[in-house]
Amino acid sequence: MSKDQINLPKTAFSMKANLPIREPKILELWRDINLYKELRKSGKGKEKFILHDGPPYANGNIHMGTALNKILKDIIVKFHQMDGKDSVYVPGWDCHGLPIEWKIEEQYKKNKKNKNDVPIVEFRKECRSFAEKWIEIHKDQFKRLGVIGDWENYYSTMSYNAEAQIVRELGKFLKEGSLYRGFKPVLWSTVEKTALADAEVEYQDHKSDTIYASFPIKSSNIKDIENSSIIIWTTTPWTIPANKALAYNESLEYLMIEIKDDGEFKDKKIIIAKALLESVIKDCKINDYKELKKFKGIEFKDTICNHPFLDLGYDFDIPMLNARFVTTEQGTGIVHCAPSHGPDDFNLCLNNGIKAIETVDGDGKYTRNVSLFEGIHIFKANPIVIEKLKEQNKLLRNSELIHSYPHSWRSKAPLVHRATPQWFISMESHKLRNKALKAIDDTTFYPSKGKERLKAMIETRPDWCVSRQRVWGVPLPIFLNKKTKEILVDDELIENIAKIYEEEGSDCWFSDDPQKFLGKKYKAEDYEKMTDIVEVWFDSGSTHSFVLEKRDDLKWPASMYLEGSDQHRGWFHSSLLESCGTRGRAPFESILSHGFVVDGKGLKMSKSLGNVIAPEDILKKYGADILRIWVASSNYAEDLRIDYSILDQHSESYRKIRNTFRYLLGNLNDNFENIALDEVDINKLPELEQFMLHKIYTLNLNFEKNFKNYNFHNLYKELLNFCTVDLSAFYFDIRKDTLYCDPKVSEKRKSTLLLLNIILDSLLKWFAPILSFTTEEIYQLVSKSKKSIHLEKFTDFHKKFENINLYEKWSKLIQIRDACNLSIEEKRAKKEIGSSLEASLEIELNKELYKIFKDVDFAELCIASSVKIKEGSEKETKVLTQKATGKKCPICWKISVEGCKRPNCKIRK
RNA sequence: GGGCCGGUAGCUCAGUUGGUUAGAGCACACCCUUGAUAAGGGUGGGGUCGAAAGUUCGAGUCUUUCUCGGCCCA
Repeated sequence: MSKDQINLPKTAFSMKANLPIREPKILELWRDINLYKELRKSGKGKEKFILHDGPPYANGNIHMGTALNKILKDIIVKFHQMDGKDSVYVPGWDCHGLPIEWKIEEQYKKNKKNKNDVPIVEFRKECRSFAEKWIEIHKDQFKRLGVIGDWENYYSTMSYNAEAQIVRELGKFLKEGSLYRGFKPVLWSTVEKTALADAEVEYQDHKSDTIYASFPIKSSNIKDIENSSIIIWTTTPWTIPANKALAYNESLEYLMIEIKDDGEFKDKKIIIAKALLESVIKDCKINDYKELKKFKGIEFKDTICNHPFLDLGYDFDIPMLNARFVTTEQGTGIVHCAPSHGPDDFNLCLNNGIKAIETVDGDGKYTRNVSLFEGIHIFKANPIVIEKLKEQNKLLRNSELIHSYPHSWRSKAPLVHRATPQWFISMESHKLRNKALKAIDDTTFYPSKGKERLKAMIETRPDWCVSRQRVWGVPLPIFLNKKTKEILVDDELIENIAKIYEEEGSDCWFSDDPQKFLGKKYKAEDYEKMTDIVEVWFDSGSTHSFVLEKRDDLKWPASMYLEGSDQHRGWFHSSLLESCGTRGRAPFESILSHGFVVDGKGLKMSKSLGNVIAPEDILKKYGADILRIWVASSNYAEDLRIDYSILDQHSESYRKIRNTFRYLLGNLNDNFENIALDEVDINKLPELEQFMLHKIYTLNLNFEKNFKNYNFHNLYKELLNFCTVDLSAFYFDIRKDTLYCDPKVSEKRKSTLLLLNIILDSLLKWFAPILSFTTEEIYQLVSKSKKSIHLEKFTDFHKKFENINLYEKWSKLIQIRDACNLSIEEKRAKKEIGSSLEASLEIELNKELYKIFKDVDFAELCIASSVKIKEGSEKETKVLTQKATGKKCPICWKISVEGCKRPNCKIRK
């Protein structure tokens, strides 16, 4: 018996994928045919879908999180393109900022170079070329993942156009008046007269003066405490003159006690946290006291105190504010707050509408904002403060403490928190908060929980500090009038600066004559030029203005922003605020946020745990399509787990999919024919084919639904199940007989081939956004004219393929088939038969089923040699399996007594 | 430490408004096949739903506490 008498599958599509080798060749193909340009050509004039790329920071190799993000973006972009839109993806990079400055400084240190000896402009040039280098590296890494985008015309926050537009955006806030000059504490060295970054701070032991000071209560909802005093403890008595508030913790318990010891505090009532009573009475040497009242911190709400220096002119209210940072580790459980001299204090006060002011100048001397103390150096102020507290009977106790304290790494001098001039965008002055909250409501979130997360942040965030005392960034385009200290607000000035930046970039701000920017209208000698730069979140928050609005191929607002969930506080947040401030609405219609990549146990990846997997390793071992399957099959609403065993599982699924394609290609002998679906006469097809078309139709409905909701893990699962359950174990298995043994002219065989063509076409398109490389590999094998699978559109399945009655009938048939398999398996276990073709079945159906199914070819369905259907009365279905007797047809392998009657088989007997 | 989110078979995921013995695919085991062959088919064993308590006639599904993990903040 020669095998050439049957139609065995034949294909050039290999079973082994060899993705790490094959994929780079497909990348070359896409480059050669200029796929991105072709996509734009094919999408010309169509409705646009714009996924605006959140710019990764141009520094360091990509990690799994970046890979996940880019692949997810690419999958979505491709889906929309195949859905008939012009889906444009322009990748971008975030380039300014501290991390790159540090890298360059690090290089300086290695080469024993001093940053201060290098002109700013030269330093910035090095930062720029550092970022440029990483953009190129990232580009290659992203392309390797299969991401299609406008790699030639990417955007960056350091391009001259971007720098110019960032200036224009700031100009809008300036003009509106919501950008204001405020004060914010930073770590400051009074010796070097400069702010220090965290990395420049050293902690050493330091001897500090400590005080327990009292703040008399002015008014409270707790009437019993109105003639008592709050006690605070601090290691920086010099900040008392800058006090603006007191902080308590609403979850703590507090005590009012009466001191009975002789002295200034005799018979005075004081309030401290209950948990700190012992340490306070010990520290303050209180021997005799009486507990008068115990109450919860929450009752402090709306309590107002007086400043200890009330009688010296400090006649303003000191509100008590709830703060979580108040603990019972030390002190009294109530913390004195000087918003100009501590980050906690600053934030708490800002959130409660108390702004920090300049209380101490660069030399460390009190400014005129601090009465009684103006001109005094803060490091000499402690004894004076202590003296005055004593005078006012507000000092319970003073002492000294040696503790760890920040010092300058260079001068070794102790540092202080000092409120320095900073630039803020007000959340309230022009209703930015309200606009942003409204914009959130108008945005669709995937998953929906993102909405509440962003909303909660916007609701509680303080004013936006947009200035940084650094050099690698866009300079704040601000001139201050030397006399009036007023900000120079002038559209022409802003536009002039922007124009200059467009030509030569923003380096010139630091090197060129200020007159260049001021033009003819103003005199440079009248104005002070700011040297601060804009914080990088404003840069990236403005990308919509210099990318979406400026490019003809894009649109504003974007259809979607897609980033990791940490970007609710990052890019989603800053983009929302920037755009609401300048344009009154969000720059996006929807936000998709994904979780973080964690290891197989759900722990975050870290070097110390040794559970880090680099995208590069996966590409080398498995290939990008496996990684893309991992992305598509994971639920991005939660954290995404990955390890080698998970990837192994996915490569198994990949093999199943690949072999599904291989079966299709083999039986089509790599001759794919594009079927005109509207010309298919469904009624002429066998029921099995009709049933499969119904399946395809409903699968496609689900596909669309899942895709529109960005439910890729469900979508992928349904596709995989279709390959496994409906095709491999059912349709393909049954139709092997027809495909192999029927003559080529057979109508049934032709119908099967018709289906195979439709299935191949559908699967290729369904899988293309996910398995971008493999579908292309197949497409290149079978398509004659077209250039790339990614230029194809999804097939529109007509409703005529739907056939619910048939579906119900066949669902029942499959149940009967399952019963047959069960019966066959029994005989197989007893070693009576092997292959199902060795079985001869007798199916007993109840009256009702018999009526419907008496003419069904169950032998074909069950891949058995013969089936007899009988009408029974008891159970719905009863199956009896016997070993088939007779001769085995050498062609179709069916066993029968009378010999094979199929024409094909007879001919070749 | 605080806020938010999550913990369903070894893995990836379903589980609708609380209601019959908790599902799918993969993996695994056994068997069959050798005409999808480093493939294919069949059958089967695995979870009591992170833990505890509560509400209810009834909870994976509601409430509380705890625990583990993630993100953000401090």
